[in-house]
Order: sequence, then structure tokens, then C-alpha cells
Amino acid sequence: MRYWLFKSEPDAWSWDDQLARGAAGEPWTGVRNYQARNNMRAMAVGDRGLFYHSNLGKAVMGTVEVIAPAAPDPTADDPKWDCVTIRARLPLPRPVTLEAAKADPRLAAMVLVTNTRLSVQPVADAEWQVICELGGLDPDTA
DNA sequence: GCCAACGTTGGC
DNA sequence: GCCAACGTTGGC
Repeated sequence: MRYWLFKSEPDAWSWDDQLARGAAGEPWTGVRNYQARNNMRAMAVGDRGLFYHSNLGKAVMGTVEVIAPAAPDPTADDPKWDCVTIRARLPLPRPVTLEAAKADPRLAAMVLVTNTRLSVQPVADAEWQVICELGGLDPDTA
């Protein structure tokens, strides 16, 4: 199983919106960046992810799970763009802010810290464990 | 609201 | 195929 991070501006699509979708999940549409798209293509059903609020909040809010593999994005006019579908798993009891992530030396190489502009990113196993620990979740069940 | 970082576009 | 111009993202 691999780990990922999904960024969203809470004005457009928030963690609460994602939670409200429940087990049905939500297609992660709107990605128009090759790196982000390629990351989605590398995902497998069952992979876990972190849900991050950019701009407003700037914090990891909860965990998600990939429930459908990359497929053409119905909101794109060009079939080269894909989306996966994700469902919410658990809210972090303590959201992990960008500030906190930057302050932890174990996260110095995390893409969230090193490439602020990538909206769908890989997360290393060790980074997943640190975020869960800081957020108050058991990394094995998060 | 500003601006740095970075990706994309298009002229040559 | 290079690179300048431009657009967008997202932190501050």
C-alpha cells in the first residue's frame, strides 16, 4: 500500500464536504497538471492519502482511501486528464498544520514542504507515520 | 494583495 | 529544441 496527499482549497472542496460524501466518495476532478495526474495514475485501490487544506487552514485534516483507479476526468475537455475517486476515512484529532510539518525535521524532505505547488503528491511511509503521530491517529488504522 | 516558484506555451 | 513570456498556485 502506498500513501499520497491531496490538496484542496476548502472554499472549493473542504474536508467537511469530503466527510459528508461518506462511503460513496468523490471523484478528484479538476487536476490539470501532469505530475499530479501521473501520481493519480500510479495509485491503486486501497492506497491511503492525507487530505490537506491549502490557502485557508493550511493543515492536514484527515485521511482518505482510494476507492476507484484513475479514469478520464469528466470535467475535462481533453481526455488526457484523469481523476481517481477517494473516500474519507478518519479526521485527525489534531490537524497537522504546514507550520508544524515544516518544524519537524523528520518531514524536511516531504513534498508538501519542498514543492508547495504540487496538488497531488506521494507521501513516504515514514512521513505518513509522523503525520499520524502528530495528528493523533494510529498509522496502521488511519 | 503581493510575489516567488514553477509549469506551460509558443516563437524562433 | 531552446528559452522568454506568461499564467497559476499557494504561502505569507
